[in-house]
Amino acid sequence: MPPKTADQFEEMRVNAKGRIVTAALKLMANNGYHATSIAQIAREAGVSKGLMYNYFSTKEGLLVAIVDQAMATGLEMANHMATLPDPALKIKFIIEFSFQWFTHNAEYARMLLALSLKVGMFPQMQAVVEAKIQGATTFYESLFRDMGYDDPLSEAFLLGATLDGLALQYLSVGDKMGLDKMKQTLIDKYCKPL
Amino acid sequence: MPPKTADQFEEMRVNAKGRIVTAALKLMANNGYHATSIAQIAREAGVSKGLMYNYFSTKEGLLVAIVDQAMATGLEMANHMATLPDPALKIKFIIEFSFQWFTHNAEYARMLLALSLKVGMFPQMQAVVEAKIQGATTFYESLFRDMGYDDPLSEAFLLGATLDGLALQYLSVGDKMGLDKMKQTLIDKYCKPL
Amino acid sequence: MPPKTADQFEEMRVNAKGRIVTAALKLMANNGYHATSIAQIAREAGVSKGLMYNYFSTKEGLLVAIVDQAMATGLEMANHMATLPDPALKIKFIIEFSFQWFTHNAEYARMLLALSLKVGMFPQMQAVVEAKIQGATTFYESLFRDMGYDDPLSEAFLLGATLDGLALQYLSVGDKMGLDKMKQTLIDKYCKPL
Amino acid sequence: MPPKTADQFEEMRVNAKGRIVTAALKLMANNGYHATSIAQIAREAGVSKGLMYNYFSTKEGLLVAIVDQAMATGLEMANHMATLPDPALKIKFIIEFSFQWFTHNAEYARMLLALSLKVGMFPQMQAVVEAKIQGATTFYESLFRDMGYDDPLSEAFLLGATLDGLALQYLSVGDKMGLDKMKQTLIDKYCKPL
DNA sequence: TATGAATGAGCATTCATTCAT
DNA sequence: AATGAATGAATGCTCATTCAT
Repeated sequence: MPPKTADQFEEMRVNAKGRIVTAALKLMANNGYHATSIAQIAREAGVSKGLMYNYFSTKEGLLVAIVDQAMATGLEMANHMATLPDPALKIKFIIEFSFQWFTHNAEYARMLLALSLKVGMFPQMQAVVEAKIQGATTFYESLFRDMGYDDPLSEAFLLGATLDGLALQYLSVGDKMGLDKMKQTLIDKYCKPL
Repeated sequence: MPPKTADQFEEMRVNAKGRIVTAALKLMANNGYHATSIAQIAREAGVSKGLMYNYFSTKEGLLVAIVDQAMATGLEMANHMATLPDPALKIKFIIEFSFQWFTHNAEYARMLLALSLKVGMFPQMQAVVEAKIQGATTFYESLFRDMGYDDPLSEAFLLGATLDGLALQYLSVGDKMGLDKMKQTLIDKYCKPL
Repeated sequence: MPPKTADQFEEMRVNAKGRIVTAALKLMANNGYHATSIAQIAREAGVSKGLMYNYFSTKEGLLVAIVDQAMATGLEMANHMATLPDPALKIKFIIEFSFQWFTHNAEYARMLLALSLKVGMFPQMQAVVEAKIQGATTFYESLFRDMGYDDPLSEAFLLGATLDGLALQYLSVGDKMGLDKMKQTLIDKYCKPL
Repeated sequence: MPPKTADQFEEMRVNAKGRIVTAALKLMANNGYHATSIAQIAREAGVSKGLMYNYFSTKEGLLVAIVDQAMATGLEMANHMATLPDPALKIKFIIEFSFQWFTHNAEYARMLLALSLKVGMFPQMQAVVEAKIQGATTFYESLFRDMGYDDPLSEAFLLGATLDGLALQYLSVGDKMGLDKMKQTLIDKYCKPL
C-alpha cells in the first residue's frame, strides 16, 4: 500500500462532506429542517452519524452549509440572465424564474422562507443572507433605472417583496390565486415601456 | 349546593386560561411553535402541565386559541375601515395599518408568518385561515373594482402578497429598505386615481 | 339469600355509592380495568371525581367492590340450579350457563380472568375468591358423587378448569373451536349415566 | 475499515439486547405488560431508555421478542415428543410437560396467560399466536385420531383448554387441587386404550 | 477518518389523587 | 356530602450528540 497523499485524503474529506450536504439538502428540502433527523441524513449520505460531527459541529452548522449551497441557484439564474439583451426581458426572466422556482421547489422554498424568519438566531447566516439581498437589490435597481423608473430602488424592494409574498401565499394556501394569471399581471406591470 | 360556587369556578377557569394563553403567545411569538414546549408554557404561566389539558386538549388546540385571538386584530381594522368614505382611503388605511401592525407587533407577526408556512400541519387551522384570507381578498377586490381597476382580483392578491412580503423582509433583515418611503410608494401606486 | 327488594335497587340508584359501583362495573366490563379512568366513571355515575374518594380510597378499592358485585351472578346461577331435579341436569345447567355467561359477558369475563392472575396483588380479594372457588368445588364434588364418579373431587376440579380454559381460549382467539359443538361434547361427557 | 470491528459491534448488540429481553421478561412476568414501564426495564437492564429503541421499535415489539422466545419452549417439547413411539405416550408427555412447565415457570406462564386475554390489543402478535395454536391443535387432533377417538378435534380443543384452565387455577390460587393427583387423573382419562 | 452503540434530556400527553371551599 | 380545578409523577417515545475503538 502506497501512502496516501494529502490530496487523496483531502478528496475523501470533500467527498464525504459533499455527500452529507447533498443528502441534507435533499431531505430538508422535501421534509423541512425539523422533520429531518441526523440519522436520516447519515443514511441517505451513506455515512455514519459520528462522521457528520467531524464536519459539522451541530445540526445547525449543516443548515448553514445548505443555505450556502442554495445560493448556487441564485447564481444560475444570474448567469442565464446575463445573456438576455435588455432590462425588460431580464425582469421578465426574474419573475418567471421565481415562479418556476418556488412552485417546483416548494419544500425547499418553505424551508428558506421559514429560516429567514429565524435569521436572528443564526448570526453566521445573517450576514450571508443580507449580502445576498443587498446584491440582488442593487442589481434589480440598476434594471429599473435602465428602464427609466422614477424611484428604481423602491421598485426593486417592492418587486422582491412581492415575489416573496407570492411564494409565501402559494406555500401556505396553494394556488388559490391563479398563479399563471398573477405572473402575467406582474410581467405586464413591470415589463411594459413606461 | 356546590361547595365552591359556580362563579368561583368560572373565575378560576378564566384566570388560568388567560394566563396560559398569554404565556403561550409570548413564548411562541418569540421562539416559534415547535421550539416552545408545553413545559415552558406551563412554567411561564405559573401552572402545572396537567392543567393545560383541562383547557386545551392538545398543543395544537392552544395554538388555535391564540390564532383566534389574533383574528380579533383583523376585526379591529375592518371596523375602523368601515367608517372611511371612499375606496382609495380604505386602501390607504389598509396599507398604513399593515405597516403599523407588523412593525409594532413584530414577534406576533413573526409567529403568524412562520405558522402560515406550516399551515398544512395543522388541519384544524387550515380551514379557518383560508376562510379569513378568502374574506379579506373578496373585500379588497371590491375596493379595487370600485376604483375602476381592470383586474381587481389580481390586484387584491398582489397587494396582499406585497404586504406579506414586506413584513417578511422587515422581520428577517429589519428596515433596510426605508419602510416609510416604501409605504409612501405603495400608497402612491394604489391610491391615486387611475 | 333473599332476592334483592325493590327498595334495595331504588336505594342503589339514588345512592351515590351505588351509582358509582354500577357505572364502574359497566365501564370496566366493557373496556377493562386499565382502560377505564376515574373521570369516565364519575361522568357515567353523574358524580364528581372528588366524591368517589369519599367512598373508595383508591381505584383498586372500587375494583374490590365490583368483584363483590360480580359474585351476585354466581348466586343467580346457584338459585336457578337448586330448582333442577337431578345432578346430571344440574351439571348440564352449569355447563350451559358458563358458556352462555362468558360469551355474553365477554369483557367482564376477561376482566375477572385477568384479575384472577393478579390475585396475589389484592390480598383483600384473595380470600373472597378462594372461598368462592372452594364453595363451588365442594358443590360440584357433591354432584359428581351423586352421579357415582370414582373420584368426584378431581372431576370437580377438572370440570372447573376446563370451563375456565374454554373461556380463556374463547376470549383470546374467539370461537375457532366451534363452541356449540364443544358444549355438546362436554355435556355428553359429563351428563351421561356412567 | 471500521474502527470497532464488526465482531465487536455484534457482541455489543447481542449483549445489550439479551440484557433488555431478560429484564423485560422478568418484570413483565411479575407485574404484567401494562404495569411494566420502559423506564423500569431499562433500569433493570442497566441500559438507557433510548437504547431500547435501537433494538425494539416499540414496547410491543419488545413483547413480541419475548413471546417469540417463549415459543422456543414449545419447540423443545415438540422435538422430544417426536422420539416417543406411540400416541398415548405422546399425550402423556404433553400432559406431564405442561404441568412441569407451568409449575416451574410460573411467572412466565402468568404473563403469557394474561397476555392471551389481551391479544386483541397486539395485532402483531395475534397472527403469530393463532398460527401456533392452530398448529398445535392439528397435531393433537392427529394423536387423538390415531387413538381412535370419535371426535378427535373436539378432544384436542378440550385437552388444551383443560391444561390452560389448570394452569390458570394453579397460578391464581396455588395447588389447592392436588396437582399430582390431577395429573394422574388426566393421564388415566386420556391415555388408556378406549 | 470512520463507526454505530449508547446516552439523557426532552417531548406531548394521561390520570389517580388532593384540597379549598 | 359534594365540587371540579389543580397537581405532579409517570408514560412511551425521539433524537442530537458523545465516545471508545
